[in-house]
Amino acid sequence: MAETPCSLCPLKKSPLFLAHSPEENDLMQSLKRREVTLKPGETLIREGQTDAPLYTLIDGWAFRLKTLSDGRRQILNFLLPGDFIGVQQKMGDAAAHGVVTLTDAVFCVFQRDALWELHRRSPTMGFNITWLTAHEESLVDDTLLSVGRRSAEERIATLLILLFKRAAALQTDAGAGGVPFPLTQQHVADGLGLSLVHTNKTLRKLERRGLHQIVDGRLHMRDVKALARLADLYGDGRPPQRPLV
Amino acid sequence: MAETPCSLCPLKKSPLFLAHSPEENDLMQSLKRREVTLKPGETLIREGQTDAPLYTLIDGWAFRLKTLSDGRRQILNFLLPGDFIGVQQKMGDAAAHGVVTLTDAVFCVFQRDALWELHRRSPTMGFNITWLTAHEESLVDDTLLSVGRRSAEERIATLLILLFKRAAALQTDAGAGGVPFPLTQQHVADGLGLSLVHTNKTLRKLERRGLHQIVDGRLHMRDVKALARLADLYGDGRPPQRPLV
DNA sequence: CGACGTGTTGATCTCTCTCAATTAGAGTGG
DNA sequence: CCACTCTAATTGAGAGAGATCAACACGTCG
Repeated sequence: MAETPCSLCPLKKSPLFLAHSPEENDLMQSLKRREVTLKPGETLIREGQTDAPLYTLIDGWAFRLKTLSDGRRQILNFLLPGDFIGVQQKMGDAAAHGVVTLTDAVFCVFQRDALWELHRRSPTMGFNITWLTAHEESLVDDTLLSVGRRSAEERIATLLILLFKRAAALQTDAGAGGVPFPLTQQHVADGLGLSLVHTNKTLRKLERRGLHQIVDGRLHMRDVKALARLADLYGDGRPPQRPLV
Repeated sequence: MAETPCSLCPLKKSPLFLAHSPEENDLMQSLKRREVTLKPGETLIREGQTDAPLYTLIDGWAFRLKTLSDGRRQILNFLLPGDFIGVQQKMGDAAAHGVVTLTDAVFCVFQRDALWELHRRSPTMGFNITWLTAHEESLVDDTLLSVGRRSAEERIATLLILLFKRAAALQTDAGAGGVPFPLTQQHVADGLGLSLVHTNKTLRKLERRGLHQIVDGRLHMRDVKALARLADLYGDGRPPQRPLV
């Protein structure tokens, strides 16, 4: 399988991708070791695995998860193209979470000390990584708020809106009707701390009410207003104004 | 109020503190703007606030939180001395979470572009910040697993163990009997996605069983084994070995 | 001394879980 | 082409963990 040079990285097609200087491309290229391609449901990183390298998700969807010893599991967040993987672990220690694919997926594998080299040789990219890491944390924050304090209906509405936004932002072919939605109901359940059955019932309820629709692995938003009302997201960063009592 | 120069930063007394070169001290010093001292329960950052600077928590405890418009709130994680605050927001955008103190607390305030300057002028410190950020995310990951998949008893056991470890690691005066525990039951509830009443009942149940004790704002672990069994934490990074059924 | 914050406990109520069964589609092999 | 198997989605029924409602105790404070 032919590997893509960083200068032709498919991520560049993404509207979210930041332009890089030729030097930055060379740097990335020099740290890149190879690519891995996985099929849906395959494990990229096993929980507790040591010495996992640094990855970038180039194409496809995946998720991070943690499990308890009796099998209960929680999906921490979903990974879309452009996301970094493995910034968490200091080299040498065990992965605190697993990473599993949702779709066919291609990962770019970097050498173990890439994180340090990146900082050392390009403060700009080092800074970007810090920011990306912080941003991923804020995704987990959102989910924690959902799981801790929102009802099942509200959680689902929130998940649909946030995933839709992320997926739509990556769309190159706009207007295709909805966005890809490769999650099974089990994934939704594991991502929201709900049981499979209750997830199904809630999803159907919202669908029957005409709020959304999931067909052929694509998510269509039918009534964003209503979903947003349920989710109680303040429109992109506007401060919550509420009577504090 | 006299401000402490970075070279005499009280954090240096902490066993967790990394030694810094004189140049790094100078760098921090040059980016530092001032200190803020807050009383318990005061707000350092309001949700939605714009232009919050970068802080370091020097002394005392605090927490990050998010709220819904009807007042439901979720504590995202607890902040102890040495933690960074505000890495999340790009300069100019709104804080996605608030920060409130639990005790008297002293924060070090840095200029707005400190994060970038730090990366630019010291890759080592830049690298450390990414790592700290990633580490904070892993704390949120732990909580998300708890809130999503653990029972009330298990959640509380997990919280007690993790907070005990963090607090103990900061202790300079060992053997003082327990560690400081400035949370009210309401904080525990908000941190674990439980109601106040149920938190109280569960806390009492564990206490009556002799697993722990909270007296005078200090937490004493009476039966760590039993708590760890409830929490189902694998001993510091050992991979979970289980029949996958 | 009354107001308030925190902790405690008992009595309901309900949202969500668990158990069970069924349907539909995709893939396999005979 | 048709049984057979698997996975994902669906629906109903009963059970339970945790929420909500209500009181009360205790200490601090203006």
